[in-house]
Amino acid sequence: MDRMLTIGRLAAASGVSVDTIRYYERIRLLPKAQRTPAGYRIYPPPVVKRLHVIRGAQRFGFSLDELAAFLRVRDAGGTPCRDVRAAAQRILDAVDRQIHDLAAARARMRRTLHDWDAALAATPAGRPAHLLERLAPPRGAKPRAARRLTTARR
Amino acid sequence: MDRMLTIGRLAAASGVSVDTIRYYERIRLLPKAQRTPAGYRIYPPPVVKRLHVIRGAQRFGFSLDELAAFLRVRDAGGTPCRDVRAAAQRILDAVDRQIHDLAAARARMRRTLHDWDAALAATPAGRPAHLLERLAPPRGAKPRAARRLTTARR
DNA sequence: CTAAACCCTGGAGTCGACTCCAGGGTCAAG
DNA sequence: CTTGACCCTGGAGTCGACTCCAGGGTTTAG
Repeated sequence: MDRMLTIGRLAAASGVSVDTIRYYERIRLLPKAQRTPAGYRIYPPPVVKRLHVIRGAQRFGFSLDELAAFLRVRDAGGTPCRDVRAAAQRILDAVDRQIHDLAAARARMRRTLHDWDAALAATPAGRPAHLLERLAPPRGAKPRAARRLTTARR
Repeated sequence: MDRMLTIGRLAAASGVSVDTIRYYERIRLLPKAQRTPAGYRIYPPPVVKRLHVIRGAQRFGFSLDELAAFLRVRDAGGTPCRDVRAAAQRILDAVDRQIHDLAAARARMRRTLHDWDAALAATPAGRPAHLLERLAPPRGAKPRAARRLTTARR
């Protein structure tokens, strides 16, 4: 009658893994699920939407922590919209800074590669070109050119 | 006479913490240090240069793992220059992809904020605006707008 | 009835680059 | 000689978002 979903069906319907759903419950991003007499979690269909909201927010850049906070406020009847808006602005600002830093890093890297290619052309095969020594010294700010920002989904 | 450095002095001279230097030795990024009779590590001054090279390479985007591999080849008399150059190219390509992804994410975010502001303006205070539901659904690729790329040095 | 497919818990492991700790020994200044 | 600053080891903890496991119990299709 009431077509509640088992965790496996919820996972299939939402594209979020079973383990992840249980994890979300542990960190209180999802409220405690109802249980069957046997102890199985069961969910009303609207939870699929909630998971989509979570995925969308995560994609935007919200951490699960802040998201959990917002959703709990909402579950308690609050309207955290203004805080959500402010948090989003902070995320956008951070992204702007990152783009800026990355662009600067990229420019440095291209200069370095140019320099290296000249050094390699002038170095006979089998001779050390000491490329690593030609890197800019670590003075001033350290804008680490972090890799794997876009975390590969395997 | 031989003005070898204790680990503390090396740390001060290089700007790398004592713990980090020991860590670098553990992961074989630095060769095993000489020891005094009491078991203290002592380093010849050129190690300061090596640490600068490491920091520079890290700043460029090399992982400690690949760096350790290159430096060990070099310590063994090899000339990994070509591999270093290839690795650097991969890093540059990754940065290009990141910039591209971030720019796209930023554009989406700005559109979203616009949309939200309209929704907020149309929502009386204390009423839910359901901003999170207005996020783009998680269809297609997932270019996670990761924060804190430029890792804060605290 | 049986086997496969599902579900449960609590806890550990993963990635990278550190950082911090306890519980010791050693060295230099006064 | 004492005090404080230094050094040692091995191991655990940190961050975020999962993922995987063992060792159970339950449900469902045939």
